[in-house]
Amino acid sequence: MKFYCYNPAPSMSKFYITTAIHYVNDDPHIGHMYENIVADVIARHRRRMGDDVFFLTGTDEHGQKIERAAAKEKILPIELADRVVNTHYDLDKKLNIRYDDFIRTTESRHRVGVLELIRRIEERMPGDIYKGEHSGWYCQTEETFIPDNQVREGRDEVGHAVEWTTEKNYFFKLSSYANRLLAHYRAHPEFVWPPTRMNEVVAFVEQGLKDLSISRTSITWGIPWPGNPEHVIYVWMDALTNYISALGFGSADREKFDKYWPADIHLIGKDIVRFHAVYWPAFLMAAGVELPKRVVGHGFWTRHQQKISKSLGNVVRPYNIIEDFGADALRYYVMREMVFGQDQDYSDESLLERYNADLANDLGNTISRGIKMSDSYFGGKTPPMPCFDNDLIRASEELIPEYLRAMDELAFQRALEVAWRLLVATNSYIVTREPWKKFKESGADENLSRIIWNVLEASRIVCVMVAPIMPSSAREALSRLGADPDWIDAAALEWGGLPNGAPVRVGDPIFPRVDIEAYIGEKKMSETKPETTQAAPPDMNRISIDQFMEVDLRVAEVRAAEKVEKSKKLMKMTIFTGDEERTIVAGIAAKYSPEELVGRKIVIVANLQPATLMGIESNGMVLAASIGGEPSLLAVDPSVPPGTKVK
RNA sequence: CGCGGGGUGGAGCAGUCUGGUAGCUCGUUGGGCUCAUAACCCAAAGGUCGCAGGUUCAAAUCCUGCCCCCGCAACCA
Repeated sequence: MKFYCYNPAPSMSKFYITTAIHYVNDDPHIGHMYENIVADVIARHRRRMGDDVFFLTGTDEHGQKIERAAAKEKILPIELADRVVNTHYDLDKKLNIRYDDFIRTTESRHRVGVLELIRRIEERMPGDIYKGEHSGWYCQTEETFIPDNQVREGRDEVGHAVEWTTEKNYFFKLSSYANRLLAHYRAHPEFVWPPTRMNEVVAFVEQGLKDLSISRTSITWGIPWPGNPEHVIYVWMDALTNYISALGFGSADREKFDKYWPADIHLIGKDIVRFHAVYWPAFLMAAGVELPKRVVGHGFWTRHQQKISKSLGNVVRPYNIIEDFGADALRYYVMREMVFGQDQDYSDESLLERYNADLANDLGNTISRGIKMSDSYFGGKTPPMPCFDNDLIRASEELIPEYLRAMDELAFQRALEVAWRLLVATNSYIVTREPWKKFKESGADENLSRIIWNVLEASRIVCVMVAPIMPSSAREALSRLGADPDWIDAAALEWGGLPNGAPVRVGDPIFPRVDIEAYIGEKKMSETKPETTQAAPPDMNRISIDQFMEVDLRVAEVRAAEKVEKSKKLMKMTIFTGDEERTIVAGIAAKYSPEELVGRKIVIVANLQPATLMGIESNGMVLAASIGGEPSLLAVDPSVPPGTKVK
């Protein structure tokens, strides 16, 4: 008898994994779910392989957006945070996310950690935190700085007046850490995963780093700066520190910090790799704290190859899927469908197709076949004879190490593929041996016992493999198979673990097939329906006829058109308004070519203040309907002469 | 020359780091089976791996150039 090349000796090392803390300005969506599921899968896998795992998730609750969103609802920021954090708790529970701690940045233990980080930096590196000046456009009404590109004519996007203001802020001397960071990247090429993200980070740091403003006086919702309560600590410095404050950093009880830090994996979205791979390690270097081992950036879920965003109205919240098919179905889908690290398109259809094909037809059905035969041939029990020499043991000997390697490499898709290969082998084995025929011929003899036992044993091993991904289904299946439902550690992956003569349980399908068309037909779609009517409610914001008449709408003819260089959307046009030619720049180049515009009659706002776009002065605005951001020019009868007033 | 991702049978995707018979799922066609959730098994058809060069005994994989799609940034008066 031969055992696997993988040595399942418990490693007994600590393993600290974190997710990004989620911002509480909105209910959780597929992105939050995905990140927490991945972290949970890794955590469960490490745990069952013998590691002492600490899994942290949480919420980021400070900052301007929260402050404003709360003000809008006329509630306190903390009230908003309390409400939204509950939806995260609920969801984690529904998804079976087994974290060890959940930190909120509004907790006092977190504040203690942040203040300690700053204190240490000031103590160890005097001068690395200094008071400097930050200048920019400041808007009184909104009490904030407006980015340069949002300021026009002394007003911000919403039309509020802005003025050039200089604010005294605390700065962190990030600039002096570039070389040390680069040295660290060189010494630890695994620090950022996947490698393509590491390249980005290196390129960014090689450009040179600017000092970082780490306080704000324009916001009040945050942690007050030590000794200077007019300032609030910059959100990123605040947020990143959660990874150590949750372990008790800065408090009297440092047991967890000493035990678990540095983090083995910071699991985050690819959009915030820079904060985790540049700012965070720089802060830690300054404070003399060990750096995390690995920053892992996952890809994004998309919808019809497009980014998911609130403004596009395509935010995905598959609550109904969880409700109807269980958390495991969603967990399996996201782990199997996405190539970890890359972007992936989400759809209810593909989820349900996978559910039917992989979970119902393959996994569920195979288990069901074995159990049913064992039940009827061996009196409701697992067969009396085990077997250690057959096609299936050879298959699993080959597949298990491959599976474990894939899990270690975060190649979850491949790990599941491998598990399914054993399932296919099992089905094939059943058909080749034709146990139903053998039973008719010679009854439940030794030979038949071995065959059925092999089928059940292979199924058991598949269940152990998928246990971190589908914890509840795996438990259920294992218990039906007559195995210990909680035995999923490394040893459980070895062939031979299924007890003889243990009771099996025939039951309703674990994964009943779904009629996809009927289900989708019931409009149980995950996507929040896009608001088809974008128009404001009728009573709101009505204007008088006089106000309308202030807008000078005219027909104009396009005389010349060319794409603005280096711009994707901008078209520069020379138009004739009846009495003069002028230049107008419009964001329509993605849809229209210069050729189809020349000679065309369009409607413009003629009395608009000029604006400069990509260095070109635009005198007027072209009217176009906007369908999901794509422009469609208003059509004018070609016979209408340029200059005609539109009203 | 702003940054990055992608282009592989009808559809959706692995494989590319570490060159060596092009693979998976769905779909299609033919056959088998009846233990199982109209599930399962076997077989077949279907791909010049975006294009063009180069390196090599050998390129989907490495190098160079180009084309197309998608994000980010910029930007939509």
